[in-house]
Amino acid sequence: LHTAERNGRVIVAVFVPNDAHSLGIGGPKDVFAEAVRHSANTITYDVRVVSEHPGPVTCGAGLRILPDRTIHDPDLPIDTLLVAGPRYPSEAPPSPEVIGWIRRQAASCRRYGAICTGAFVMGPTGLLDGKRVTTHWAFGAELAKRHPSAILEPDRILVRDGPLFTCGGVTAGIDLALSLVEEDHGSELALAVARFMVTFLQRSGGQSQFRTQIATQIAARSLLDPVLKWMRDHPGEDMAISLLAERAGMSARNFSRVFLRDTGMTPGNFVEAMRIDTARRMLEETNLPLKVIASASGFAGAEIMRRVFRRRLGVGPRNYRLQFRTATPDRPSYRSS
DNA sequence: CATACCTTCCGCCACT
DNA sequence: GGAGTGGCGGAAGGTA
Repeated sequence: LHTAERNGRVIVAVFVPNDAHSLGIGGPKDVFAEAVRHSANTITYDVRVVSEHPGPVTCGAGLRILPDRTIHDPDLPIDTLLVAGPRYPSEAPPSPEVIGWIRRQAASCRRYGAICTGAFVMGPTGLLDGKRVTTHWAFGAELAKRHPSAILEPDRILVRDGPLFTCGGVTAGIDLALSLVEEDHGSELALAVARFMVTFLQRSGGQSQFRTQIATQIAARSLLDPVLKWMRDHPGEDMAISLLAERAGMSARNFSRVFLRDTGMTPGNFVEAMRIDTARRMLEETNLPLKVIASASGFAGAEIMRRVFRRRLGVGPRNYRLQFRTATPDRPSYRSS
C-alpha cells in the first residue's frame, strides 16, 4: 500500500513550529509547486504542512497558517521531511511528541532537512550529531554550544551530509528545496525554477555578504573604522594582518584582538568574506573573465578563488555566475548542460 | 599527491 | 587590582 502511494506521488512534509518564519514554509512550497508547473505536470510533489497541535499556527511575523495535518494523525509515507525554523531558537526543547515524531519520520524517509533555525528544533532529536551542518549566521555559536558533536560549517548557505540537509538564512529554504529538485530531476529543471524565483524574489547571494555589512556597522564607532573603510575601498590589495595592523597603528596581536571584539569576526574570516562578496558581485554584474575578477577581489589567482568559493559557498565561480548572473551574456547562447 | 613552508588564531604572560 | 597592549609559541590549516 505504501509503495503504491510512494510511486504515485512524492510526499514532502514540512513541520511547522510555533513562531515560525513563514518564508521558510512558503519558499520551499513555492519551489516545489513551480517545479511541477515547469515540468508540465510530468512530476509530482505533494507538500503537506504538519504541526504539533490542530488549528492554525501563528508565524513570527503574525501570518497564520492552517496546517494540513498534525503529528498525531496516522503516518504518511513521507519521502522528504523538512523542519521549518522558528524566528528565534527557543530555550526550551520541542515536546517529546515532536522529537519522537521527527525521529520516526527521519528513520523511514529518504532524506530530511532543517531550514535555517529549524536546526534548533531538529537538534534535540540527535539527528545532527556527528553530521556537518549549518544554520543562520547569528545563531551558529549557539547551535555549536547546544550540540557540540555536530560539525558546524558557518557561512555555508547549504550543507548536505548523507540524508541530512541544513541551510543558513530563511531564504535559504528556497536553495534547499531547489537542490532537492535538482537531485530528483536534474539541474535544468532546478535552474528554470531558480531563474523564475530569482527574478520574482530579487534574491541575491548568501550569508557572508550580510555578515561583513553587519560587522562593519557594528564596528562603526571603533578605532577600526578607517581601516575597514580602506579595506572596502581597496578589495584587491594585500590584507595580511601585519599590514592592516600597521595601518591601524597597532601591533598585530592587538589588532586581531580588537578586530574580533569590534566586528565579531576574525580578520582572516572577514577578509575572505569580503573578497567573496566582491567577486560575487562582479560575477553577477559583469562578464569579466574569472582571472580578472579573482585579481580584482584580492585572490592570489583564479584557482584560489575557486577553492574558497567551493569551501564557503559550496559552488564554484563559474556555476555561481551561471545561476545568478544579471548581466547579459556576451554570447547569446552558452552550453546549458 | 606528498612534502615543506607560511599565515592565522589564540592562550598565556609581562608590562604600562 | 583592572584594563589595555604587545610579544611568544603551539596548533591548525592553507599554499607552493
